[in-house]
Amino acid sequence: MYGLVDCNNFYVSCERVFNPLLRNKPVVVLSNNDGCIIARSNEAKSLDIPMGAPLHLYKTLIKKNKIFTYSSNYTLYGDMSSRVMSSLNYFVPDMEIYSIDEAFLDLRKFNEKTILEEMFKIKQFIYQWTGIPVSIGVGPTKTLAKLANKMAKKHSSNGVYVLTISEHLRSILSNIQLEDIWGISKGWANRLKSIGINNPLDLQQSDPRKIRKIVSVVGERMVYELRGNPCLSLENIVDKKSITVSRSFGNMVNDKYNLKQALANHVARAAEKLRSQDSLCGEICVFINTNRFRKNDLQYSNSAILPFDDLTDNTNIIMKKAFKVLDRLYRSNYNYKKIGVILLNLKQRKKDVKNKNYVIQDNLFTYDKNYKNIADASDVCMEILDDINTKMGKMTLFYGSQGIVKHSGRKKIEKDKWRMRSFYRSPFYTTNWADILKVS
DNA sequence: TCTGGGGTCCTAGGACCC
DNA sequence: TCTGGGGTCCTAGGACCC
Repeated sequence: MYGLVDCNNFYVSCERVFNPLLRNKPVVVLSNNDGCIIARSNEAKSLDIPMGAPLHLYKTLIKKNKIFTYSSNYTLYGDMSSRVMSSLNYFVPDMEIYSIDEAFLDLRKFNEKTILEEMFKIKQFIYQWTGIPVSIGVGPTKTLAKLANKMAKKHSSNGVYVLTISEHLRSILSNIQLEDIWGISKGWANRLKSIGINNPLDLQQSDPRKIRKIVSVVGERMVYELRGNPCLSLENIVDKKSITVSRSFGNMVNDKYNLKQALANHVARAAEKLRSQDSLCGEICVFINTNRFRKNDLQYSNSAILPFDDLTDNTNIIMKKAFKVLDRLYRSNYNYKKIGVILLNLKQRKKDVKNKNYVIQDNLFTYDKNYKNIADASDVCMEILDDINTKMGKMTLFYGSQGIVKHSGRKKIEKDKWRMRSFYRSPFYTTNWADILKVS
């Protein structure tokens, strides 16, 4: 079973920890420049304030209902997040931090009969230790755990919900919207409806190959996941593959000097993030936009990418390149609302080889040893894979049923069956040997 | 007047290689 | 009716997520 822990109204809950007077009162937290409402307490939600609402449209409502408004404090939220995550980790060692306020749990070692009580205990401890209320959903796959979490928030008195494959699940699936499923947004829901799939139960019952034609392998995976066949596994914490820093301006900016100053700040922060994960970057992208909401203004948005001569994490080098891109993009006849920088093509700094037990040669590693059961072999493979992924950035894994990893020549490998890469395009993509063999 | 910021993954298609 | 087969790498664009 998988679990999904989600902090309730996270940013609002963080503010409440430090100001208990806010409890049971309507509270919202605002985005940069206090432009949008990005978090709402339940009390604010029941006043029909939508997520992402522009503040200026709700000024009257806020005044009338005495809603407390707060500018966002990401340093605080980040700190609270790590407290919640490390508390969780204390109870469940195998977990994936999915976002600032969510984590997936691997609950395979828990007893299914007592899982509800166990989760409830965890929920209580998290609250006791951090002051943050959470909801926990449990299901046979990540997608169903995600759905269970929604149920926990809506229909459970204690904030925990366990979903199993049953008639009950069928009735739930037939009574919710396609958009309630993790990964389905309006666009895909419309496409699915156009072929007669109107609710998640229809989706669960349909031919996966048919779904793939409409919404790619991602949608195909959903079909299996809804049936209780896991296609998505917990992912290890890996380094970011791109780093973005961007801000909207409070006022419109026209002159290059101010744009440059903002860009310099963003670059400095991006470079810090880059170094903090011990990566180097190969390319830089800068983008600028005018205010898209001002329909009467002349609109301009553009971006450009430049490569570095060598991989770098040096702020000065990145800065120079960023200014060069800006020179290319800047047009003096527009008013700008936003500027940002993206560091791309990130590579991990090479680390020393710790595990010498395996040999790497020509993008091929061998670790020659016999195992009695596949689980042991699988564990060792995962360790090696992690190690190699960290050191080399990426790899292709060839494998055979003998438990010996080998590259046996191009023509000898049966298509779509034996090549790791092929699994990437299969709904059952996984890096776990046991899973691979189970499927093939 | 005022409208967030930061990510990931997948596909198709072209260039190129052996 | 016939055309070789199998592959890598890269990119743009379009989805989706919190």
